[in-house]
Amino acid sequence: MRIGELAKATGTKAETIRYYEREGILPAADRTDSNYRDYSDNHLAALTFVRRARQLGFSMAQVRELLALSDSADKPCQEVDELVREQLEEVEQKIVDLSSLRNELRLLLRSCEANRIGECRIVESLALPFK
Amino acid sequence: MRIGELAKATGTKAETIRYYEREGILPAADRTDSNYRDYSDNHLAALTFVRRARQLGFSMAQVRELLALSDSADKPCQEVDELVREQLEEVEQKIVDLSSLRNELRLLLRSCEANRIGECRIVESLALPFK
DNA sequence: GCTTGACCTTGTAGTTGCTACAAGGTGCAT
DNA sequence: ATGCACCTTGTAGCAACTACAAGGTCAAGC
Ligand SMILES: [Zn+2]
Ligand SMILES: [Zn+2]
Ligand SMILES: [Zn+2]
Ligand SMILES: [Zn+2]
Repeated sequence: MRIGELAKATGTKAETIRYYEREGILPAADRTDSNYRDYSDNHLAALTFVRRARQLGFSMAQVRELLALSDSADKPCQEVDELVREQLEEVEQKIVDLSSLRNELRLLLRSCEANRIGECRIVESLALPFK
Repeated sequence: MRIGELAKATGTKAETIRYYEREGILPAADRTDSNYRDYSDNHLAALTFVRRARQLGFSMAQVRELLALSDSADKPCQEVDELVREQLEEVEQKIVDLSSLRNELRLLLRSCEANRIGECRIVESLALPFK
């Protein structure tokens, strides 16, 4: 299968797939006589794995680790678990941070009682030091 | 005041302040005889505004708009309100996205019932197409 | 047979918002 | 006079792509 098909099958842009190959995230594909990349089902599975991990918020570095781990069938699960747990912790922290941001923005929105910027509380409170 | 003082006063790195000047986010400072930047209280207020907006999650482009608006005291508040509302909407959307991510990661974590990667459900479900 | 168009190739540069040097100049205390 | 903290400019790096540019390949249609 050519790069365009693989791209469609996985919802990835062809340029991203080439980027993954350059970065060593995906193994290089075979080449046809005309030098087109020729992908196998293994590539499809690998790219699916990568994309799913990325969509779950794992960094490229974490994806590399996950890929390496998924290749060592006899290792205990612990390291995989730990990676997932860390990612979960990061996501939870981001939610906390964004929630307090949301609260601040809501307060800000409610604070405007004027009609012109000269007296706008929003603009005023932006000019105040944070916290 | 020199760049280092302004940096300390606003919790910004000096390099970031110079970056803002290059980007036109902050007006250029006066220069001393020895070519050091020399900041006024107006600069302090402007940088405070910028940093606060950035901490609230506004993009540089939005900060530019906010700065421009805050200079036109006679305009109605509407455009400021709209910018804040849009930022709020974006933050809320991010929270929604991260929450479903969090749920997926929790499911993933609970799914592991094996001890070796060869049978690990986590690794299996990463290899499955998303959704 | 020749053109059109979709696809593919490599290589390079842009995105966002900084951050980190490198190489040198300035200011003040000891 | 020497050390050290601070300042200057300019350039390159980060993450994870994305967007060209300039050209090669292949099947279809006339
Ligand atoms: Zn941990
Ligand atoms: Zn207002
Ligand atoms: Zn809106
Ligand atoms: Zn497991």
